[in-house]
Amino acid sequence: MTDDIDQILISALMEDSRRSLKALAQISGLSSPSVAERLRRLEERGVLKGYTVEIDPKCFGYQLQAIVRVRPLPGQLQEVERQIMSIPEFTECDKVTGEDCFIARLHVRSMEQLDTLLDRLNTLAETNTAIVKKTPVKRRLPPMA
Amino acid sequence: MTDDIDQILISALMEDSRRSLKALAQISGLSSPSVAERLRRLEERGVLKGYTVEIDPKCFGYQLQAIVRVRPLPGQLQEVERQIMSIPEFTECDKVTGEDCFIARLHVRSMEQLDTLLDRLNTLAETNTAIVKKTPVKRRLPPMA
DNA sequence: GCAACATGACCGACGACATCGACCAGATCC
DNA sequence: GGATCTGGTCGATGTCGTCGGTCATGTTGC
Repeated sequence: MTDDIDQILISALMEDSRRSLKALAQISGLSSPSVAERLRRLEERGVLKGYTVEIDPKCFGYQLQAIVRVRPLPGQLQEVERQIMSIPEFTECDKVTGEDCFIARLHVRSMEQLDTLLDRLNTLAETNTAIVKKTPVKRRLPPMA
Repeated sequence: MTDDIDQILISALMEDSRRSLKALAQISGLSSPSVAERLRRLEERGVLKGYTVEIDPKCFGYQLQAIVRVRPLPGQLQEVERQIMSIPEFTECDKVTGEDCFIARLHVRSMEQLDTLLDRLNTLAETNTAIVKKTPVKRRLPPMA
């Protein structure tokens, strides 16, 4: 289904998604029409879900990053989810098993802003916040083999 | 420093980082050499850190996704960090303030694999695992304005 | 107040690239 | 064993990126 060449292409695009078809052709040992066709099929099958950029949030003043565990008060689960989705500083949120219903990532410019945003949630949920000090593993892919 | 046009370019590339310079030129109302120059400067300044792809881990058999909080046993902090970095199924890891030293994301193909991987850590740390049921907020950018 | 410079844009020409159609080789299936 | 499907190459054509030259604008210093 996805063979070695597809994985080479995916890895190459992970490193730099703006590589030309020609460059990808050289890396994979195929011709560029073949590469184009393979990418088309990877997209079609939903393996390749999109091409995007990595941005440094610090450049927009987001000095702080926090991971917030959120435990909604009884009956507030839906509303908490809506709130999190509607606050754009929440840049990631998973609904998980266990006592904490949500685990979310929050980017803020200051402690004051962190406080303000969490206050909005604290009427609906208990929260537990951990400030990110360092990121030992940056987003990467699990092994494809 | 980063003006409206830069933000238009960044947003356009967030949606699809393979857009041609010409397409970006049309979107932003500039000429393509100008766009090329702006991208060059955004990269140079570290705002634009890279161009990458979104892959669906399910397509490689990763049916389960977990968020693991890790509290190293006394004296094992360094070793725990090394372990996490060296296990490729950990696709993200932050070192944070608070009792849990690390919060990591883990992609696995099965419960057995989850168990195996966590056992490796449990000689060095206490862990607390939450299975991801849903992702209400997919990775996005905080407001740039 | 103005000359000199820096910045950031445009245009046009040229070379590189993507795309399309035609064709081919190997596996699969009656 | 021939029809068909799949996934590849090649070469022509048109589109795109890049580079040098130019210009407008805003800033600095005398």
